[in-house]
Amino acid sequence: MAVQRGRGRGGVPNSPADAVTEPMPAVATNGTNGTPGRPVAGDVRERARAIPEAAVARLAVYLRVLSAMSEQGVGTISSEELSVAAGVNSAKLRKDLSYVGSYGTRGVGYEVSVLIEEIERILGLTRNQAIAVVGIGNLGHALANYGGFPSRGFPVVALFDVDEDLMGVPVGGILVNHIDEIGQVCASRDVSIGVICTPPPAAQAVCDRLVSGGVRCILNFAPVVLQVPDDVEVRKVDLAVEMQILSFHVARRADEVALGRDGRDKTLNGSDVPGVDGVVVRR
Amino acid sequence: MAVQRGRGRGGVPNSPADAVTEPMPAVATNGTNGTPGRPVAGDVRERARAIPEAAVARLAVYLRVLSAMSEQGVGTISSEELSVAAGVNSAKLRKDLSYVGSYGTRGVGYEVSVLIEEIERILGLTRNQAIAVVGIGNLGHALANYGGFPSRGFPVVALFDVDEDLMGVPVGGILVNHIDEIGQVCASRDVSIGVICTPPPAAQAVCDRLVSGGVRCILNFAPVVLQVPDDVEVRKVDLAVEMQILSFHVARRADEVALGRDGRDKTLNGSDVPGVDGVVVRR
DNA sequence: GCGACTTTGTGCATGCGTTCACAAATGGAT
DNA sequence: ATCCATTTGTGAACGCATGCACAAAGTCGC
Repeated sequence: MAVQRGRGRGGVPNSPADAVTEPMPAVATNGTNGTPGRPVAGDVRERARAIPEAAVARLAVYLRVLSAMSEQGVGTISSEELSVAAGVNSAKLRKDLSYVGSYGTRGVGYEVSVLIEEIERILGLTRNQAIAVVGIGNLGHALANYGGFPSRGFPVVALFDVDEDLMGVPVGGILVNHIDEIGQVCASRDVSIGVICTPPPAAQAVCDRLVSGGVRCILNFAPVVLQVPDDVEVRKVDLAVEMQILSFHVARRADEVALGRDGRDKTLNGSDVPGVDGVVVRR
Repeated sequence: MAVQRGRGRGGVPNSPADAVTEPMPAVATNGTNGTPGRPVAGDVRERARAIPEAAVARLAVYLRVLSAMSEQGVGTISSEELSVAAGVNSAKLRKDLSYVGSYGTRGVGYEVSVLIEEIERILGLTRNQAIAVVGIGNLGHALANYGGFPSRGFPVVALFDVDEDLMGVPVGGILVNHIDEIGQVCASRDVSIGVICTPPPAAQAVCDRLVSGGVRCILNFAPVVLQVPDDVEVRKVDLAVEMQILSFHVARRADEVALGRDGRDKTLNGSDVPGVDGVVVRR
């Protein structure tokens, strides 16, 4: 399969799993997105998931805001200020921070530097997480050159593709290797996160190679539901899904207006021949 | 993926995904509000949010799977089969489909073509949603050329950037316009979804222009919390956040191993001097 | 040192989403 | 025509996340 840009249409679209939320995604959600794209997991082990996934995602946002604050010379910040900057409820923010620990001073607020340090510790950002990008098409190129990764502790250390013309070509400073070398290269370069940007048909195979190379965390941009061992974490970003969610809101809004601003009325099931479009609004 | 507002997927982040989360305002929560939550305070409308955001995200996934099935000539499918293909619980899948309506046949399953039609109707995919991409950098280029959009009813009809060298240059078949023209061009080309791929500092200004151009739905790739009117829907995809969430899992896993596979013990608050790293695992 | 003020941290209630479990509905076989 | 096997659709239980409201804790000024 040609792992390369373009991505033939008419292909076989597949399925991801929610983000959100979880997304996520973007996720699943989306969840939504975020999108904890992974089937149950129902073992006995009962992971006492210390920090809610949703909180973890927000912590990352707080961290960015805090970094910006820090650069501006802000030394202390209250939950109220930080929550506004991050676009969340202040109570939620405090609760999120409480998962990290009690590092605030009542009557004063939080010391920015301390908070940054602690959140980074929780998120495992104290040490660099090497990442590998597979599928050097449009998106892969963009990610390989994306400055946001290395500057935040995620150095791109490996690139892979099937296109022979790309072998040995430097992209964003890294030479492209063949996907057959994924396992070996990832293991030797200690890759902890793999990013899949291949066409859908190639995604699962690539995923398997990454896993065999010791990669336990995967960020998947291919619209496919990946099958992985229980100990591998997959997050999915599905652009088409994101667009469709927005599309849903456009449609919903249109209906609202059409129905006169208060779509109430249960047409549940009774209707066929929707004529134009009658999105059933449940009550 | 991190999604903000809309979704779910993750409150601020996303989850996408993920983690699907609740819609949150970018509106500053000031103390004077007696408005509970944020759902539409002022008016009476009280939108009985027909379909949970998380379900919407999954419907998009089902749609993709169904399309694939259809192309393979599958005419009928049971909730069990579909749920496996989509990577979700079958009960959840049935409930999701029930939001759309009752189009299944007990003892048999669902007719693929009917399901596709109905889901497309709900998601507002019966008519094309024109999209505009702002910020033609690496990511913008990738999106402009991304085949997954037009083929799914999301034609890219406008591109914008500030770089003079890009003006009039065709990218993916569309000529690039200057961001000052956003309002006018979006209005005339009837853009319903705007995609922001600009550097963080430019995001808010671009967002404002899109809104003034009549765009009510925005997909934001810039790591910034956008401020928008209540009637504008924003979804956020934050790659750095996605990476950090994965990083968190890497770290958690490492701790687990270090603690002997079942980190239980609430050191909540009592600890300082974490020595190395002691992610508190709550119970 | 004391009192007033500010802000954190969290118990609790609420609401949403997930999952279970089963009655209802349908096709096919006898 | 009736029974059996199958699968949908959904009421209800459960669990997690959100948001509120307040006591605890600490600062500042006098």
